[in-house]
Amino acid sequence: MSWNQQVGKKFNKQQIMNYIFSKDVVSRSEIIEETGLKKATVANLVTELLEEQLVLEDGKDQSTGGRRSQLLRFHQNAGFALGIDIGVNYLHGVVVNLKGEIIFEQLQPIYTIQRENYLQNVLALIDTLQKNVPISPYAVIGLGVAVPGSIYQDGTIMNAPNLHWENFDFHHFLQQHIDYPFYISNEANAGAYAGYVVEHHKEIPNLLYVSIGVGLGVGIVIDHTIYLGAQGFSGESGHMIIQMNGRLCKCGRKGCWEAYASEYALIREATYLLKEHDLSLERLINLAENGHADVLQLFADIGYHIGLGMTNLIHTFNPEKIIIGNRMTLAQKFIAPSIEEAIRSNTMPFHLDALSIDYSSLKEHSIVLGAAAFIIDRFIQLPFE
Amino acid sequence: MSWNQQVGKKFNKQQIMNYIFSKDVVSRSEIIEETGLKKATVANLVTELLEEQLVLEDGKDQSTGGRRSQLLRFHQNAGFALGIDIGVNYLHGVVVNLKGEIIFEQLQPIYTIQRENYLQNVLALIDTLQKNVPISPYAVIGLGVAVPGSIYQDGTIMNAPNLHWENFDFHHFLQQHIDYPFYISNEANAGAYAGYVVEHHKEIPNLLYVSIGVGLGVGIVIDHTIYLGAQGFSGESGHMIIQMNGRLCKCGRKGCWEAYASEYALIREATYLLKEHDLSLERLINLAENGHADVLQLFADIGYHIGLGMTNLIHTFNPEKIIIGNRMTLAQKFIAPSIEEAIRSNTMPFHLDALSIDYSSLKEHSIVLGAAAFIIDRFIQLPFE
DNA sequence: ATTTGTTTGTCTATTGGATAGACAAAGTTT
DNA sequence: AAACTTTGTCTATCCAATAGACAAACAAAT
Repeated sequence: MSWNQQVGKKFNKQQIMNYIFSKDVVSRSEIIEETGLKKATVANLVTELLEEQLVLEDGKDQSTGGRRSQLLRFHQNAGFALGIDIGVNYLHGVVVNLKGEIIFEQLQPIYTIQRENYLQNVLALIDTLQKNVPISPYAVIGLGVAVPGSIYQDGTIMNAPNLHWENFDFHHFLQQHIDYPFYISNEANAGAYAGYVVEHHKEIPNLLYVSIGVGLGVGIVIDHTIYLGAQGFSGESGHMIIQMNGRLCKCGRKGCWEAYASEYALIREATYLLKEHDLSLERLINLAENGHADVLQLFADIGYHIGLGMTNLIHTFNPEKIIIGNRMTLAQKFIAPSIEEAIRSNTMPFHLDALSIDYSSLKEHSIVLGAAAFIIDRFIQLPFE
Repeated sequence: MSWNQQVGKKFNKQQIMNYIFSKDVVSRSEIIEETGLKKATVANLVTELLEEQLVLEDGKDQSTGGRRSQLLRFHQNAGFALGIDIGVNYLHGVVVNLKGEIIFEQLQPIYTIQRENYLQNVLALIDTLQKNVPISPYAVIGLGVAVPGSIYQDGTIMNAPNLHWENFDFHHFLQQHIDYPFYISNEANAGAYAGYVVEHHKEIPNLLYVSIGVGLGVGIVIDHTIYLGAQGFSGESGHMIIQMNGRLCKCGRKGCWEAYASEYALIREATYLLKEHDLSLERLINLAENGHADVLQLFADIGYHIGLGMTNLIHTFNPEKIIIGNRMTLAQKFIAPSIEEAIRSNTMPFHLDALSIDYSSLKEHSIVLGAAAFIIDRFIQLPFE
């Protein structure tokens, strides 16, 4: 790629766009200060953005001793993205505007993971979502789909263990039914991106999102970008071995982090402990809330192992932010103390100086919003001719 | 940062520069094809590069049916970088040209790690290196120093455990003695960068370098850049726990990878096994070469644990290349089979599809060349006004 | 109400780099 | 020697950024 004036112009326009996007309202003068561009340049590029309906004029600012400036606002309803979270026992869809605000939402239970069947539900959901997109200049700008599994970079699902889907060309499937852009991502990566974009407004360039559900996966944001790895299988840290010859993991190997720190691990141990069948995370939380000592200890154990695996990530990544997300956060109050304890006692202290650990504030919306955020970002990155 | 024509020009010039750098000899027409720029543009920018003595004209190409083209060559001796590897019992310095070829080298044993003393040796080495820089347009372009420890991004050594240096403002120290650019890096990061630049000619954007010496550290290259983490302490994966309540590590915690897979671990186990004092890696290799069964088994054990830790990295990074470097590679033939075995049996097979694992071909030059490579890269990136 | 000063925003001429295409130079092939 | 091909230079043109003049819109002082 080489440079020419068109590329330069696009770049500057993008800068201005990003700045307007990042603020609620801005004046042209603020843009001039921020970007270092000259008055005329900013004026020209803003005019184009106004014509493209990506930006709106919105009242005037207070005077600072002279002419009041025209305020600009990002046109957050210029277009809408669809997001779908393919869960093991639920299907979650949203319509969001360009700021990631939910305009329409549908959450439905799923009773069969049989693929053909499930995909019919997905198509019906897409249809519903489309019908709920408001009239706007750009209408549907695309669809993001998150899948709990390993996705090749070309959108083929290599393996979604809990759905029992394998080697399914999801990209090809969607291409046959949709004529707008779409992107298929891994569930942990979607969660990570939601954390990066929605929770932290793109202000933290490097962060980790630890998705603890039935399985355990990690989404890695490095330098403002999801790190995918060579094939797209990054973040399979659930299969990091923390105990040689340890507990058997679903993957067939022994001692994986996931075998000690996931919902699956929790329920397996609880079944053994309580000699009770059909246990669920919700049921166990209920027991814990009623002060069941064994269950409380079990959560503490799971928490400790979660924290222990996190220390391994901390030593490797020296991150400034880790977000814990997905279903296990429902038990936050029962696992948080032991997670903290495990990290405090197993991490070299200086690693903690720059680190903060959060529980995702987006709760069950993390994944679906992240899936949509990929699409929003792509739209905002290059809607230019 | 905004774009203007100057920035654009610089960018194009850089593109041309990088292309000439990456090839041995190139014609202007090849550059035109590669970059998509027009004849006149390429001609102008190449003229500037010639004037700056970064590029040389070097004979003519074969004719392809018309006028023969003037060939261009990167001026690899336009300037020279110094590189220093601060070892625990050695001090290694090189003068390299802009292609990273060693022009002068000095390797000396170090008998005391007492800091003031050691630093006098470093200054003397710098002096010697400077005196061995050939006369050239740019002369000394800078100094890269690699330290076996955790380095803050500002060049302060937080902790170099095997040197017993702590909280030492190395940046400030060098600044008082040197008036050209310098960069202080962690030893594993330097090794990783050498692998990326020298061994793989910047063609592999993401790779891991596992430095196995007395300790164990990992250098991480992501998207053509060393990943430093929030503070600069990335790659402390030697302290990833692979066995809860396992072997005691020097860091005081239990079950660290380093306690199973480093030279320190090797010697500790060997001492226990052979009841012999003052063992060295070299002595053990010697025993292994003479077929000492227990020692062979010991190397196999170490190898297995090296491989096991590597699977953890593979699951997290899904890398396309891992380079094993530093002193332990001296025992390559005794550890390689069990490393491979550990990886094969503990990694999900699809992760291996895109992965290749090498032993550093640079041997004991890895670190010092990597240290210098940082400087070369910075010089090549922006020698423009 | 008028004047002065300040900030915002537009308009115009200039600058500097990329570009198209003419042209010359240096080859090969017929 | 003529025709063709490729390389490299030169010139006029294009276009986005820019400097700076100018007008518009406002506040505060007179």
